[in-house]
Amino acid sequence: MQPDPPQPTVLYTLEQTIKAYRRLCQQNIDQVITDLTVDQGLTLMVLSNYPALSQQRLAELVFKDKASITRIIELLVQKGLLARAAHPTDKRKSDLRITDGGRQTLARLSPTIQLNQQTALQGLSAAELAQFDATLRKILANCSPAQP
Amino acid sequence: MQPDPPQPTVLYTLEQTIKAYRRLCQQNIDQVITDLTVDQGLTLMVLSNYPALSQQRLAELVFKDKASITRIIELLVQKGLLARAAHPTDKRKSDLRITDGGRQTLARLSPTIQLNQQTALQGLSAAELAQFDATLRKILANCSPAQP
DNA sequence: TTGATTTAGTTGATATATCAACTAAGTTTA
DNA sequence: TAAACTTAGTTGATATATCAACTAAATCAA
Repeated sequence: MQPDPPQPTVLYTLEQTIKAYRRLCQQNIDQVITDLTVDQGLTLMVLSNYPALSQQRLAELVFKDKASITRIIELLVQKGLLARAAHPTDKRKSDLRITDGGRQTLARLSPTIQLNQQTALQGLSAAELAQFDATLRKILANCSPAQP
Repeated sequence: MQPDPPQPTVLYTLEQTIKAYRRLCQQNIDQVITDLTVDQGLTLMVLSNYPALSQQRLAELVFKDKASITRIIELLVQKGLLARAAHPTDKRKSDLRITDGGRQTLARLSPTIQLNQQTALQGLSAAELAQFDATLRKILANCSPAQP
């Protein structure tokens, strides 16, 4: 028997839900690829969909800090899934390229990503999802700092 | 100009929203208390509301790992907000007690917690929130492992 | 009651989050 | 063009997440 949640608000459930979803994603990834985290997989996928992305832009897309991106990329490079080359025009940047191994990993990952989303959202109508998304965006806007 | 999000699903927005909310919480805490994290504040609050809680139960309530709870408690003890005493009947457990300093911290924290929730949820009707909560719980159930 | 199992909590290793300081390279401006 | 500023990325420090291994204590079972 559990006592009532400490914060009886949807925000508590929100936190709980995202954790459960991340756990599900990791478990499903583990079944097709060894030693890859959700964030590494997501980063790889985004790099695949948007080639020639700077780390800065990549960070925005996956909603991460640039310091985090640096480290995630480092791990992907260590695993041979990603390669850094010199950027042709801007020496501050590096040119990130997915390796063959990275492409293979992505191919195996792709069905899992579909599965994760389907699993999480099963039984929800399009209308319900749309309403949910709308509310979520309101909360997001409420939490986002004002843009002067 | 941003390209489309890499995963055009509500789950991506969900992740984004919870991050924005946590950031908001931390910023508001920072304005009334120095050197306290959201998780430390939450832990302290739950311990205050449910006295004589074991770390195990505490972990469930704040939806954290028991290893994480151990470390959060350690930091709260270091900061003098929490004290460990010997548990009267079970030597494996420790009796967690909020110190006077901890109580002061909680008192200053309390309005901030209200503020955070109000800020995040402003402009949402009760009906909209209820609908949102219902959908969230469906997703949570979808992501939770089956209980045999 | 001893031996097996379970439970409570700690600790280590690694990944990520966040903030701040930093380097290097590009850009602007006086 | 030189100085000031901005941008891209790295690195360090600390907090948390997760998994696994571990200790010690409690409980169960034969």
